[in-house]
Amino acid sequence: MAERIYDPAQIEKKWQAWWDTEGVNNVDVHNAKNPYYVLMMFPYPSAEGLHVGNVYAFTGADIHGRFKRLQGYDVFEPVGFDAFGIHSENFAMKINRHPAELIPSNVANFTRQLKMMGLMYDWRYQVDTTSPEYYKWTQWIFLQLYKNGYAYRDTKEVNFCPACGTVIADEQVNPDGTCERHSDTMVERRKMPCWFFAITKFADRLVDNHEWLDWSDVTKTAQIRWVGRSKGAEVEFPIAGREEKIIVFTTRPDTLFGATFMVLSPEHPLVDTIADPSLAKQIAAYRERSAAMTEQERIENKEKTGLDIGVKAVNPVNGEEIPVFIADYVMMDYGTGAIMAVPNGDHRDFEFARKFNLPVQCIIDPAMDQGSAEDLSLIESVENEIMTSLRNHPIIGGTFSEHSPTPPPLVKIMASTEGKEQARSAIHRGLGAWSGPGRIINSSNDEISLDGKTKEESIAAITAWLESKNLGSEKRQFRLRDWGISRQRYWGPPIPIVYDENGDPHPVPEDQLPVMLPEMTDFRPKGDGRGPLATSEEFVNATIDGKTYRRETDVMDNFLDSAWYFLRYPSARDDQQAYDLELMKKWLPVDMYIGGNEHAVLHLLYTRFICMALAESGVLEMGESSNRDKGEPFKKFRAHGLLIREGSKMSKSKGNVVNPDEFVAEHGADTLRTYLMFLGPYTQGGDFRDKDIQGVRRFFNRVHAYYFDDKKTIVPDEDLPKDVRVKTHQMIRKATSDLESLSYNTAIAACMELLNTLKASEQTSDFVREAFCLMLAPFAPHLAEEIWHTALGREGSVFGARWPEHDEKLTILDEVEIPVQVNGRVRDRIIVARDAPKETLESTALECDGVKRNMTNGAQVRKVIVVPGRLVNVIVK
RNA sequence: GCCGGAGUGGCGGAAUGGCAGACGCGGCGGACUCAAAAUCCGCUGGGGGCAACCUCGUGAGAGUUCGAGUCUCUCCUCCGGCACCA
Repeated sequence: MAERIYDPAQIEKKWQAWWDTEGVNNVDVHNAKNPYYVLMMFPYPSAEGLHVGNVYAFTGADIHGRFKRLQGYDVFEPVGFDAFGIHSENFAMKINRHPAELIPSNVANFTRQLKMMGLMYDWRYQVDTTSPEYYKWTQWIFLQLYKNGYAYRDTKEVNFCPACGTVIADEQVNPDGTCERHSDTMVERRKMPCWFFAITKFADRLVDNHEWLDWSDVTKTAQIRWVGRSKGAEVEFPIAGREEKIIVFTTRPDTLFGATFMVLSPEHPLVDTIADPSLAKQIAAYRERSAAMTEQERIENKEKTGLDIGVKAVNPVNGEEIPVFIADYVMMDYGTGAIMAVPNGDHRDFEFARKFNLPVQCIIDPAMDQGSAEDLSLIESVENEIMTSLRNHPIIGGTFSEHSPTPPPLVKIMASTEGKEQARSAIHRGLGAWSGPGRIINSSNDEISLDGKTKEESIAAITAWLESKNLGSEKRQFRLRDWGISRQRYWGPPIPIVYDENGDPHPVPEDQLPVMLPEMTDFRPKGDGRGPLATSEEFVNATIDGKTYRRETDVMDNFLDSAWYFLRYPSARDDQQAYDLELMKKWLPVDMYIGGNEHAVLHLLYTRFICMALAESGVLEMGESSNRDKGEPFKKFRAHGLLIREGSKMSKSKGNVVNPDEFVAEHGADTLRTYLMFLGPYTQGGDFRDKDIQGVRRFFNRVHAYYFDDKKTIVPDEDLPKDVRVKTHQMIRKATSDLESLSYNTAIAACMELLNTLKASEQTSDFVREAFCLMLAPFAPHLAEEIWHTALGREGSVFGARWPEHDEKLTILDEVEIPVQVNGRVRDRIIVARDAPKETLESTALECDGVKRNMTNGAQVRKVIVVPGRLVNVIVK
């Protein structure tokens, strides 16, 4: 009979339509009693359509949302489209179309596919970042930041691609310094005026809050490292015979007495002022040479280079005059662009000192036992000498093992007491460097002595002394730089700023937003460093309150669009404000955010910053659960894994992407959803193997047959065979905790296991039939809805029902099988009462065949280890 | 180089320190069928044995433990991120 065969196409169409007309997915954002906000990173609607990677991400979030809904929460699960940005613009240029013209059909296609997947979206709150109704408020957010001092204009170095003819973002530069779109073109650095957001003002909070945020560890560490906070001191070095001072940042002020020279970054502005004028030519040549090198080349070329610029600086702690160099191993964009070089305490300074024959002043007695090989560097001849003397050492001389190749000499040296002692002596003689723990020596002047103090004690002491002498101060340094948001491009929200005749910026009044992106047929970058908007006189000339201005012609970074979209969702149709504060207090912070870890340091960091800045500005307030930091938008974040197919990451260039349409057409959305979740742990990703989807399809065929074909006797739950009841409650317990921790693969396995048990029994019960349907519902919402109505005869959606609860008492059988080990090896199994006492377990075990068999030759029982309900281990001798 | 994550059958993957390989794919055998597909049932880590059973086995090597895939140390390999960050 046709209706007895699982027909996903028919079922899914039917229930999607029903959900729509009944408004099953709708949430009353104003009156929800038990709000729970599930957010997933919204997609960029590409022309290719939904990628199965998107489906993977969204399904995982949707399952969480559906599960929470079944647990009684009012789940808000919105969706939107992130269609501004260089991606869309480049694609439009490639096919010679206008981006605005492409978006609607792409969005329509995405919408069709998202609906096809049966995601629990409330489509009434959909947003599109390219609509003026949305970007009006993106501009409003810019203005709030501007008014409160978090947005400023500055002229800094930016990336310029000659082939693109435009400035590009940091993230569009390949690691080797070429352009993302032109892998044969090197990106240039140019100085241009740009708008920046002061994200560095929040650097401490961005790091510190990770102590309590419930986020994936990988994401946390990526952010913490990106912000890159280090604590140390700024120290001033006077220049002999001049007014200027060189300011350095160091994490090791305790080694100040060992500073024997200084190094400035080649681009350091002080160089032109203080360098010996007769060296101008050499300096220019050195700069040119290092500027021509890419980051990659600099790192690969380990050999240190540099140039003495013919002045002396004065070490403030001992008055010694030390030479000043420029060298490309010092970066202009970190710290102050200048360092004090302590060759005894830093391997880079050590290498430089060896190359240029500079003195190495010993200032540390290394604690070799507390350090590791990474802390040590030695000149090669000393290294060889030590290795030679250790050749016959039992550890060093012998092979480590046939599986581990020879470790590098420093590791070997650090592996023996003799080696460490010799290395220590070499460091004392200035033939090596040590950056590990130890005690400071040779470090005193008339006023202060660090001798004998540890690194930590010395840092505190010297910093206090420098402060008292006005020579320096404690300082935290960050790797993080302010966020440059100007794009000399077309496809983004215009920056709402105008300039008067003096070139001074003024904000566009809020009531005149949005600054509309003009329709332009030619929106290609011109390559003159100005944005395409600059060519539209109509756009550029603005009159505000009777005065004429010239508009800013750059647009904003696409990452700003996505830094606040979740604030907009609950107020998506509100044309009076960016977001309703009452709704913010109700729904934020987001309860669960799910997305790809590739956004750990971009989107997720920018977003946290935007919320903090808005909260500081007094225009954003979140609910009570944000008490610890009123600017933190995401209580919980989980990064999903990546899909692998045919041995590599799914990507267009590899040609191994999967179009969900085909799989849905063949097996249905429920099967694809469940299969994707069954591949492996959700947070780790999985291997998409086309054939394996059959397994889930068969499972659903069996589920369908269980409800619609199998004529089982329905009995009161108490009358079910005990093993069926126990399995049911065990699997409810397992599925519940697995869903909570996003371990979807094992939750699905639990459902399969349960079905195998249920099918084997002639009897079933209403409780079992209902519980199993509910357990499937987050994964296979259409099938569950079909079973709920048609097989179980219920009215109203299955998603209005409650998740089943297990009874702990019913998760254990009356009798359990327990392994019996002899000397740790399983030799037999005994069946005992569930709550049998230790004594019974022990005596039963000692009687069993497996134990007797293994106790021949007069062996004696020495000890019996009994773990009730688990095992018995008999130790014999 | 540094920081994460991972290494388990033919494959994807399971295992609060307590029976390694749940669940699924694939494979083998069988039922149904004229036949195939679908479906259903059984078996399926290696080696030995007619069998009961024995033995080896979670990247390598050591250690802790009555007991280690799991904890500790020393390595190896793969993946991801950062990288002369002072």
